Order: sequence, then C-alpha cells, then structure tokens
Amino acid sequence: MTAHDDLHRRLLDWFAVEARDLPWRRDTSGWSVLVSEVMLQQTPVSRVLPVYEAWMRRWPTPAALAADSPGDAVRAWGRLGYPRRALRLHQAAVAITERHGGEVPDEHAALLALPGVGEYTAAAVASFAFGQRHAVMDTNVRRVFARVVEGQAFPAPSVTAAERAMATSLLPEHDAHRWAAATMELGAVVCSARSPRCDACPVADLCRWRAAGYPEHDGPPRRGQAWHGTDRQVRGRLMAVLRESEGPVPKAALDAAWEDAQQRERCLDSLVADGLVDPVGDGAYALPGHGP
DNA sequence: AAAGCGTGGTT
DNA sequence: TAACCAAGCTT
Repeated sequence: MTAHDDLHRRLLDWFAVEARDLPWRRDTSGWSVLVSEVMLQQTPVSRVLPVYEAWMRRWPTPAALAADSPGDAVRAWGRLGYPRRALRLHQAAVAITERHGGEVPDEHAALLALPGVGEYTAAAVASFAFGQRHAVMDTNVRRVFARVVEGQAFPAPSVTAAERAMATSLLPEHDAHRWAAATMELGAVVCSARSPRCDACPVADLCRWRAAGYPEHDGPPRRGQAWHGTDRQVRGRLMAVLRESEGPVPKAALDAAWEDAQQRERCLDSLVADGLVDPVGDGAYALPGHGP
C-alpha cells in the first residue's frame, strides 16, 4: 500500500459517488466524446450542454456532419465562442469519414492528427471513449496536481516536461481513465481556481498546498486576455451578423457591425483567410458553403 | 514559443 | 466594474 494507492482510492471512491451525470458520460462513443471535448475547450459545461444535445441529435455520426457544409457547423455552434473549433470539428468529421471508415480512431497518434485535436483532447478521447491509459492534463488536472502534489496555487503557464512526468508517474495501473475523469472532476467542482471548497475535498489532508498554508501564486503573472476593442471582439461581431442571417448578407450589414473601417476590413479579411467567411460575389458574404 | 483566438458568468 | 476564468489548439 503506497501513498499513491491511498490517493487513487480516495479520489476514485469520491468520484463514484459525486460524478456529475453528463451526457458524454452516458454515451461514451468516440464521436460523443470527441464532440464534447472540442466544445469544452475553454468553455464551461453549462454553456456546452444545450449545444451538444442539439448537435448530436442533428449529426449523430461523423459522416452526417461531413455531409453538411462547414457553414452549417459554424451556425449550429452558436455563441459557444472560438468558431474555428466548429470548422475544425467539421474537418475532423471529413477526415474520419475519408480516412477511418467513419469511425473515430482509437489510437492516440491518429486522434492527434485530426484537425482541432491536440495533446489534451487526444488523451481525453482515448481515455474516456476507449478506456486507455494516458496522462490527461487539462486545466483542472494541472491545478489539482499543482496544489495536492507540488504545494503551489497554480501550475506553470504551459505544461512542462517535469509536470508531464509527474502526471504519468501518478497514473494507476488500472482504471487510469477513471482516475483521469476523477481528477478533472475534482478540479472542476471542488478544487476550483478562485475559491476551492477544501471542506468537501476527499484528499484535503494529503494536500501540500493546504498543509503549507495556501501560499499565494509566485510564478509569472497569469495574463488575462484583452477584449474590448480587440480584433477578437470585431470578428465576433462580424460572425454574429452572419450567423443570425439565413443566407448571404450584403457588405453594408457587416459595415454596421463596427465603426472603425480599417479594423473592420482587416478582421473580415482574416475571417475569410481562416475559412470562416466566404465572399460570394456582388459584395455579399456568407458562412462557408460546401467546397468546390 | 508567445500570442491570437469568442463568449458570458462570477467575483 | 474590471478582471478573472472556463475539459486548448494553432502558428
């Protein structure tokens, strides 16, 4: 019986009782898990739920999504944010249909090769859909390990080699996928960034951060993202106009979305370059249609 | 490898 | 209220 075994058992027992009943935990097919993971990138569960339900009803398989246009995906994405994720999920559906016979691949490397799938998402799908053993390191897991294991308030800005080695060494031999889900869940509902609920934590007495008296974060400043007046805000305005319209919109409709013409044009150009907007002629613009 | 990329709820 | 935060990825 090692210290790790104790940590594992407590978190797994806690998770068995406290796990939220989420739709992507009921339907753990590769497609369900992939869709949910992409939607959850930088986006809270509460906002993903309704979009996820509608999405899976409309496109129950990768082939179904691949058969519709990228613009349909972007419109269905609604206000989840980062609409390039919708584009990449559509591209992933096309790749899965063409290269993998319509089945979400179960190999980490094949998952990683899909558009919009990075290290975290590949590990998450391999774990949650296919029961494999991977270090799944999202913002929740990283914060939990930083606190419980390292005694620090927050992890480094990006994953370090040492951090990955530590997470890998903590992986249990069995039930690693459940361990991944449990540590994520703890970070999401108990060991939160702003106000951790240590009174409800199953491993509070093992936590080095707690034992050290909750020292403040001492690393490089955690940078927030500017918003007002940025290109991101302008791009969001332009996309909202296109999303809310059935078909193509005249340039004038986009011009009304932002005062500064130079910035507006730059953003429109960047959206076209990103494939999120199609110039359809006669000065009109639309969400991307089917390819040529 | 640092910076860009949406949106809205919480503090 | 401004700042922070949310199951990251890409270039």
